[in-house]
Amino acid sequence: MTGKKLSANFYQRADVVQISKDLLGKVLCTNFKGQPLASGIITETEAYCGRSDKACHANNGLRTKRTEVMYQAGGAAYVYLCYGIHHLFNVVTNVKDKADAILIRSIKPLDGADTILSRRQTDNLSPKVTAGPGRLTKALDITTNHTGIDLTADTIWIEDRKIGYRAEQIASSPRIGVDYAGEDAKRPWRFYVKESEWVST
DNA sequence: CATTTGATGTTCT
DNA sequence: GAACATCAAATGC
Repeated sequence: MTGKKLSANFYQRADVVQISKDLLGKVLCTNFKGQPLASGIITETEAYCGRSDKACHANNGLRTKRTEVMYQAGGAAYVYLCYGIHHLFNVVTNVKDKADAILIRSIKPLDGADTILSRRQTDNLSPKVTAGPGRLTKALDITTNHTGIDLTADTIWIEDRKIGYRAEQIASSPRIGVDYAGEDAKRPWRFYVKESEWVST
């Protein structure tokens, strides 16, 4: 039940692609004040690199109010509102002033499944509940209010419960929904668990 | 089944 | 004013 919380030096490594793969099989937990703990196994991620990736909001050193948090040292949360409706949860990685981030696209519910179901207004536990970046944030009640918070603190964090996947269970593909990024859209920086149904389509 | 479309709000031009 | 790291419901086979 208890896992080992990932520490800042996990997030502050330089290779965002490697960290994306390492996150598969880790457990994303939320413990908001007055609410039951909810968690899920990470089954799908995407890497974004701020220095040479047009798909990243902080591409080419672009520094705005929205992307500022990505320039923090690794271990912070970056929550972005997409299409006016969906909150997308990202993990900031690398050291200060290197704007890398990892989008968490999908999880498999672990603790607090009933809480997750009530937030999603359904009683049918299927991949539709938490598979997809906009869905998992709703399931865990993550909003843009949480952007910039410390993932080594006790509100939102990621822990290692030794679930880890083997290399041959992990597949990669181009990222989803970033066709506007030209050549960079083809980078195989989406990683997911092959055998799992808990991934977005 | 597959494909289309409307909802919705923040950011940047 | 356009674009956008999406989802779910509605339509057309």
